[in-house]
Amino acid sequence: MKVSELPSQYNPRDVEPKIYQFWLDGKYFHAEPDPSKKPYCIVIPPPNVTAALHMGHALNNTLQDILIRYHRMLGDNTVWIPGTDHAGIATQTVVEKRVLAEEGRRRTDFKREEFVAKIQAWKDQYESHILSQLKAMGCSCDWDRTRFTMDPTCARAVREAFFLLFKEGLIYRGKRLVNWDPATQTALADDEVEMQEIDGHFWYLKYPLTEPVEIDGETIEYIPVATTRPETMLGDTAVAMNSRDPRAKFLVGKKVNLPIVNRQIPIIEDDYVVLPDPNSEDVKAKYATGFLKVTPAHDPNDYEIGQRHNLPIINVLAPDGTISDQHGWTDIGGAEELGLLGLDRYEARESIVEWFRENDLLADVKPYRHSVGHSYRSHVPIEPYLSDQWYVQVTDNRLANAALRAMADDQHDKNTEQANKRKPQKKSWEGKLHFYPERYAKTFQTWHENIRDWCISRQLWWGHRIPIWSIKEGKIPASDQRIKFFDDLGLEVYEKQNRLVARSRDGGPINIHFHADYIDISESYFCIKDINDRELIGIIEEFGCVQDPDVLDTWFSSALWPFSTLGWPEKTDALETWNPGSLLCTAREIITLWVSRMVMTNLFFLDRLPFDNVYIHAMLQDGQGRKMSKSLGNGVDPLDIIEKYGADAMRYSLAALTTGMQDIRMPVKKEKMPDGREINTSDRFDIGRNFANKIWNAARFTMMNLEDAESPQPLAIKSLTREDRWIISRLNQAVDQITTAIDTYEFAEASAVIYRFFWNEFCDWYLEWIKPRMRQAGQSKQQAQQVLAFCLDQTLRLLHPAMPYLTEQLWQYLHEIYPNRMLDQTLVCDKPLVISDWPKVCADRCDLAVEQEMEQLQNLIRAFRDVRTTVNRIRSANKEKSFNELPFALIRCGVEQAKLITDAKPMICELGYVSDLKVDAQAEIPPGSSVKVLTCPSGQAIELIIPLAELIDIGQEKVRIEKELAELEGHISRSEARLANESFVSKAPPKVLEEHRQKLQELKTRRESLTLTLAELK
RNA sequence: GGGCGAUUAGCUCAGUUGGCUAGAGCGUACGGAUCACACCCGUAAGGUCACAGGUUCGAAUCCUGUAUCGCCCACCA
Repeated sequence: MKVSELPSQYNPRDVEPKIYQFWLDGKYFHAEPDPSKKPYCIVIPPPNVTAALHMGHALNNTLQDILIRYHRMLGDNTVWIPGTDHAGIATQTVVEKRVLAEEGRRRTDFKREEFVAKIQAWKDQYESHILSQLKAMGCSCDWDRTRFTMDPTCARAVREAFFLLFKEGLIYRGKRLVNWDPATQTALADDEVEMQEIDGHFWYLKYPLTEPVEIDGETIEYIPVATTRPETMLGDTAVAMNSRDPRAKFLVGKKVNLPIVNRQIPIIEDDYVVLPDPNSEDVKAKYATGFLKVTPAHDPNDYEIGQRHNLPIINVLAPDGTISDQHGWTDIGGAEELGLLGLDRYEARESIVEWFRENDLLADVKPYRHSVGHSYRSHVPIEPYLSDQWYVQVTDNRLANAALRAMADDQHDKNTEQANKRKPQKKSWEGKLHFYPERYAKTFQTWHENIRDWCISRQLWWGHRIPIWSIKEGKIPASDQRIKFFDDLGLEVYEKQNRLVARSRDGGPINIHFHADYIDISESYFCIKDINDRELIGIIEEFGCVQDPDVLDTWFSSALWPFSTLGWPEKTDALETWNPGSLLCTAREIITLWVSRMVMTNLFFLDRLPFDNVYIHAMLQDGQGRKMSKSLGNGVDPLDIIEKYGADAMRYSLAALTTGMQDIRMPVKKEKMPDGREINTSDRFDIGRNFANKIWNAARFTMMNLEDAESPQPLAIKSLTREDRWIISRLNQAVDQITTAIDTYEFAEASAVIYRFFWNEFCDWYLEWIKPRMRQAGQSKQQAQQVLAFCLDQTLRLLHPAMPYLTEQLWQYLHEIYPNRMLDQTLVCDKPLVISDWPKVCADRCDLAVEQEMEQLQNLIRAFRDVRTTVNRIRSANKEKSFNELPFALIRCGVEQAKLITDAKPMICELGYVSDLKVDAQAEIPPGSSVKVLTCPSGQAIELIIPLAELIDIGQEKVRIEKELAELEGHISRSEARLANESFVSKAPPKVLEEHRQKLQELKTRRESLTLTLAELK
């Protein structure tokens, strides 16, 4: 390979596929458990198979890959477990929409198996697309360990977990109001409900008291209730009022006669009820009467009240949204005469309101605009509908409270009352859960303190079928050879090869937990662990038992992800090595949905945390602060960005944007690609592309200068030139800062440090400084070559986690050109970069004195460049030719500085664009000179004197200096005022005081020489 | 309604426990085809740190309040 033949622009497309294949061929991403090393493990937040990955995933996975690659280079036993999530509702919905659009058929037009097969096909397609996207991004996952939340390994874990929870009595069947879509007759998840503002009414209905009540001398016969849904009054089972309502003491305990149905219902006390206040800003208080009709079957809040007061639950609706006495309503009273039965809920509303009006029981009607949930599918208002659901009792001490106890002490808010109550002093786990940024610990804590039982059943087809059977009908003859009576509790049991089946004889409740390995019974239903045992299932079905049609909430399998991926319930080496994992990296929206549940299940099943650290990264938004989404058309596709900018550019840019902020704005713009496609892109990736190109070219330049290099020798750093020691010292500090930054998840900081070091120090200064040395063979050149190679070697390592492709490619080139690198110590260079050692900090490479000297020289050079620019600006304004170099300059300074400057004179002249430079402490200032004053750390002045009389019309320079002087005066007077302030002098710390005094001295020195210049210019 | 975050240069953002003349990239202006890089090099201009109070010798930073924007959770009287 000839370095000079490499293109002068980095082309990622030539590099990325080749390098990724190189990594795969070498199996560098694969890890086996190795007890001799420190484990480091991240399990990927499994992307949903609903759609291709978006920029948020790119961010999420970039950060994980940075950490994984960094830890791999540290020599840890590092593994990154990849996989995808079946995402129940979301995936089924996507496929339903597509099948409807393409075939015009609905889900219910298919058999369950047929439709699941369609979803499966979609999943296969998207899973493979997602995995290839991850590869394109450069993710170094252990692909041999790829999992899917519904694959056999994960499914087994799901059944095991369900079974164990069931056995512990932590899974139960309960009633719940679901979001029911009466049009499609399906239950909807909360996020499938669209809130719409509706112009509705408040109807004020008068309910007659069974007996009049006297309050403060006034006789009350009716109480008014306000409702937006009068038709639900048929299911009312109480009227509630607030205990602070002055009327409560007269009315609570009395009864009202529910109109139409003639049901006598109690007046109860519940502080959920809002006190009426016509002047209130709060809409509820403004419209309230103080009396709330309670309809437990048709309103979630009423349901809660009903639970608190043991109220009957009367469902007056059929699944299609019509009024019906077939679903739990028996005391229909006058409803049939009114013709209400069979009416649609909105027709019924009109009839009922009309009836109240006719009977003089309608007190008032007020218009009211409010938001009502609508089905995203049928767009009809959803109906809260009572149904049987399965729950995990996470309120149990072993779940929610265990998670609270696992929080790191310093992140747990000990001030809240609840926290004190719930957090015992004793620690049960060695590891503790830490959040980064810390503020998210609060989200986690609050959620667990207010947790409610987790409804895990979903009325879907796509997902893990709930492994519960119930007895519908029939009995097994006692004479059946396969049955034996187990005990006198009414159980019938089948036993074969140590497998047991149990069922209740009469279908009634059985409160026994059956210690079989496969089945557990509770109430009149039972759980079977091994649903793949066809023989067993066959017998059960023969008994007349049927499996629950519902599937588990997607988050149930996700909750097990940190250990299901590692083979649990088997005690695999991988599980013992990498659980707890090191880190979970995700977005804040799923702290409660997912993080919390992983913590609870891992603690419950394995008595340890799923991971020690949680890093919550930002959410990406477009330029207007809106979420990136398909419907807004503002999403940016990672593959488009990789095509346009390269994966490394995308990764670096994303890492550089990752500060502790909770949102990242990414202005999006449309652009035509060469192939004619229109894509969404963002200028924010320019920074990464430019940086990648800079690295490419600096490496190219470095390697060009290494082609004729001899083998490296051990170097004594102290004997090297000033600039060599400077870059080595700066690099050493960069290593230190970057290592610390990655360890504390400060991705933007790490990115900024390496950027500044590489571009502003290595390229802008060091490479320029050594150019003269490269022109002449000899020891100086040799040493510079060795330092150059060292710097490139180390920076490629530092850059690798963020920009893996480019650096691995350059590493291979460098290996060809200059295979052994060495400074004071030999470096190990013969491994691929992906598994090379991370740079180490060496205290003796740090040289602050040299850094200070170099800083002075840099300031000096910048000052010369400034004068040259000023001169050329004036000349070009006057249509005169600009100078490439200034012809002559003088420097006046102290002895110490004179030595430094004389020493570095060629360098100053070359980089400061000065032809001739004279250092003379006694020099006279020629008339018409510009004088610039720098101050050294010692406080002494260095004066740069550049005679300008011959070069420009000095009048314009005078104006500039006058302006500068005026600004300086302002600073000086402010500084003097502060130092004259008695309390500042007496109260500020001595160090700060000294700094201010020194600053003032510097300012005065500069004023002096500016004044002098001005005088000279006259 | 509850919680969280943001407001700093034209744009996108840094700014660690309060302390040098508040920084970076892009953009702008001016100069530059100099043999690594024009996706580049050099120089410069540009900010009442959202607003109002307070604490302090000293506030972008801490406290209180206000405004605007955003996110999460809850929400059908």
